[in-house]
Amino acid sequence: MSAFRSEFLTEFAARGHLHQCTNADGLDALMAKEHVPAYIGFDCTAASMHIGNLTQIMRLRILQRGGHKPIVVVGGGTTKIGDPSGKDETRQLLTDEKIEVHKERFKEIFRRFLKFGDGPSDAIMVDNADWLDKLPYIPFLREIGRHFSINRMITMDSVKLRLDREQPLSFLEFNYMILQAYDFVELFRRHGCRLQMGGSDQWGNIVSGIDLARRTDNVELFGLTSPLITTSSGAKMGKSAAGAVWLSADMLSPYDYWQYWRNVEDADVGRFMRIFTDLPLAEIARLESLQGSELNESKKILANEATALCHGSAEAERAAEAARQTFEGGGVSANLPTLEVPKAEWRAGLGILAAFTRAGLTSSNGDARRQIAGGGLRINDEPATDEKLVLTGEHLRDGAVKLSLGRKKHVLLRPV
RNA sequence: GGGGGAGUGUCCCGAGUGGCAAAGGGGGCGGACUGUAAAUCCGCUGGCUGACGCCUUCGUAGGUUCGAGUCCUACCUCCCCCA
Repeated sequence: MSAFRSEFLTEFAARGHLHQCTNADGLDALMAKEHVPAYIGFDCTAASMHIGNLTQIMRLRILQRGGHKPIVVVGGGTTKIGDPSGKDETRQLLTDEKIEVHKERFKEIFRRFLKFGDGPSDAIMVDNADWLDKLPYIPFLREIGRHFSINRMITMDSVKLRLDREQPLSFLEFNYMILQAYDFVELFRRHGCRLQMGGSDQWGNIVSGIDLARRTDNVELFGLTSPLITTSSGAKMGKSAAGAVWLSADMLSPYDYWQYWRNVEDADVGRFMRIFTDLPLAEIARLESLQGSELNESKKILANEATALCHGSAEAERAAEAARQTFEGGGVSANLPTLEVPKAEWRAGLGILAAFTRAGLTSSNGDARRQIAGGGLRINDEPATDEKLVLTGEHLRDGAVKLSLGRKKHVLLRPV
């Protein structure tokens, strides 16, 4: 299992993406001899993708580097159903309008990470709404539904989990597996897609597609899953102070994105570099072997690389510079996230409670009060002690006030 | 269709049966210690207020009561058993 012949599987495994494969030897042989179209599906459940989805995108990048064709499937159709895999509860149903908006935002993100076009290893993007939305019910049941055994379906983890926990599973959700299976077959027919990848929670759905294809089209398709990425301390990845680690700059600034990577645990540096950057494996091995505080340099490289991939090298550079000035220079960087307040409002007198809350550092005036009591707020690096303080011109440094929550979170408040 | 059970601080789990802004966890945030790490210890974790205090919260809507998460009625959602 360890020695693969195909460039793709070799790198895929070396970077820690390999969890299960339906037929590793068969897939390896196939990928060593031809360009294989392969897909990953993404449901449009949120207004942006986060680094959990990024793991999937990185897998498509490896695929593309290996000379194969990535097929990005946006789930315009399946999002209307809601995948029960790995979830305790039914997700709230999204409106069609929202799904459309999310879809467009997803497309924009994919274009940053993958090269699209008509070439043999250029990525393509398709929407499963194109074939799912207009499926006629009875013919679909007769052609596809008859291949699915309820007996088998209720043993699948995605279904079993719900049943075992006595959580509701609607018929709508129950159908998700069937539709995803059908997607795979449809992608094979339309684009010659032979491989579906996904997280380990997708195993059942993927295998269902492979079974279906064997029955309907008498063809062997392949499935490849990846481990769920967690931090060393066991937490699911992707949570930051502000919530999920989003890939869209309007939901998480490049500065904060950079900071997320800069702050990973020591034990995660190498593993994350392999997954979330394109750095050569030998280089990563060297960087993760650094001891003690020297590892901080590796974390900066991780942050630079990951941010450059997502937001471009210019933004990564700005974020790195802002961090350097803020944490190492003891100064104020103009590149910190900035909140502009109208001059009129500024002159009317802005209390610090309101200022911190406006800046998003505290959630309410009460929260700001509690943080002051706990010594967590600073103004221009001076601890804030008086909650009645009103900001004035004398607080301005180069036209802005630096507000800080804790050691790490800073916002510049700038009257304009 | 019949019977039984459940919905609690909108991050999660979960105690609570007439006096509750509501126990306890987890998570999160802050402080100390560090290396913007981990581990550990401490504090905070409904809104407004300088403060006394006021307001809003226990599935929804009514009712009983000086007073209801707690009792009553109807409704909604879900689970289990029977059909």
